Amino acid sequence: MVTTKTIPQYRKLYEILRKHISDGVYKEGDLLPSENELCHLYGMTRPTVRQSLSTLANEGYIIKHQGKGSIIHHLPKEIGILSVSGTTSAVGDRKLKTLIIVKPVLMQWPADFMFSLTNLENESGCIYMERVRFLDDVPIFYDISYIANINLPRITARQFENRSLFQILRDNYRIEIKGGVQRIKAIPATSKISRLLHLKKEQPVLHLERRLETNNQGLFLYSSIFCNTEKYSIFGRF
Amino acid sequence: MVTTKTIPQYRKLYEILRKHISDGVYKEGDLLPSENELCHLYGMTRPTVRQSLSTLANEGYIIKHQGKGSIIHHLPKEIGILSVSGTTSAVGDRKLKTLIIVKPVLMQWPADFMFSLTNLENESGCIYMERVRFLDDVPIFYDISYIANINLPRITARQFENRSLFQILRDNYRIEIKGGVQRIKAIPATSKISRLLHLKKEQPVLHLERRLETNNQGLFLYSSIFCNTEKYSIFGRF
DNA sequence: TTATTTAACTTGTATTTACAAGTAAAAGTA
DNA sequence: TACTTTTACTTGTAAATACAAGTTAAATAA
Repeated sequence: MVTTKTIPQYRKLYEILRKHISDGVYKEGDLLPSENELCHLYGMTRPTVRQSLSTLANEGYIIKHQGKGSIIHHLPKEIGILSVSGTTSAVGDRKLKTLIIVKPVLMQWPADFMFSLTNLENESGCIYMERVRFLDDVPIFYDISYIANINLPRITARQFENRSLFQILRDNYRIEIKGGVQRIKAIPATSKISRLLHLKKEQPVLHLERRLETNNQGLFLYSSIFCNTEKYSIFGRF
Repeated sequence: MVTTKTIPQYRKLYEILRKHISDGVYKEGDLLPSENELCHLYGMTRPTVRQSLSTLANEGYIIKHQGKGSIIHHLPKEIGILSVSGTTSAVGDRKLKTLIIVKPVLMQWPADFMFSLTNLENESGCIYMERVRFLDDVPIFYDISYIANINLPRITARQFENRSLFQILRDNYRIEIKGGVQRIKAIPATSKISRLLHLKKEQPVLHLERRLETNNQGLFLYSSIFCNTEKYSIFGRF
């Protein structure tokens, strides 16, 4: 059966406005049309419009001011210390390149995986990939990603170069990141890491282990990220 | 003039329920009374009750399930990678001790401060303190905190041992953390850090620089935190 | 007994209405 | 001109109402 659940009105308006903000139709500092104007524009009542705006405000896209209006904020939505939109938006406008070390491949989960897995995840196997990300031609991130192979047809065939994993999941599978957990450590670089990130051995690197929750119940993304923080800091809002 | 702004009903209910959750009146996994029950209990209508629950859900205190109810989540509310309630709740039930290295003292801001300051902050000076936190008698965190000296009477006289800075600000000054920004790095331990955290020199430590926003407009907390992540990871929800 | 249906819950979505409170600019007044 | 007041916006709070949709357990039928 196709899941053609009717999308609620407030959700539709939310999507429209968020897209407009992301696309730059409204720019940072601009005032959104007033609630009453939005009511007329989209044929909804104010509580419905307010529900859309409330979601946008919670996610940091707008800031509401009583008596004034809703002001566009548009920080690329960040979760924890890296952006939801992927590393890309965490580092701003700097020139970012991605090098695939291991192309997406379907395999068994590692025996000593960093997070505990459900039965469904274990049975499904995982899609594995390794990437190195460059900022201004300097290797900064070494990402190892694991995704449970649940309802992701043809994902290993997709083009991952210079495109955010999150973006692919969102555009092709309607999967969105809702939150997650992470563990952070400072560790000495192993020989593999120092080779990939052009570091001296034993030099401190940041190590993140993350489990990201999606809007698909039971589907999680896992990643192990090593960062060279010598020149750059990891920056994030929370 | 005293600001005796009337507190909205939905806010009152939110405060009540949050306190109940924090105090353990409702335990993790419990069902909150249904929306209709809350209406009767507190003499409000459902939209008002729903506004309270919506806030609680946004902050992660409860998870709502259509047809089922609202389930208590109660993760000690974490912001970024450390808990809002202070380091204490980030590390769970482990035995935590705090050693004051430099007692709270009013001074000028450092010349090369890690964040840019407003004029008001610069003129007010800052309250400075240094602490080392122990887990199971092992020194793990070395915290350097800065607070702008704005409307914080007698704060340097307060007892900070084994009590969260956040808790003191909340209980005594009604200041709550709303969010913030942080920069994270992995750095080699300096001699001071290695001495305080009982590490070898050059050993990797986690360095966090954070600017926390409060409900008092214009008042921010700043901290520079060094973590020994050899035995422990910094864990957080987001 | 077992499986299905029904009923009684739960939260989700949406409308309508009303007034409070903050903001900013226009209008009026010294 | 400079200041104050008014007015017309804005968002905030709140009630009353209705039905949709998901969940669970009791009632019913095989």
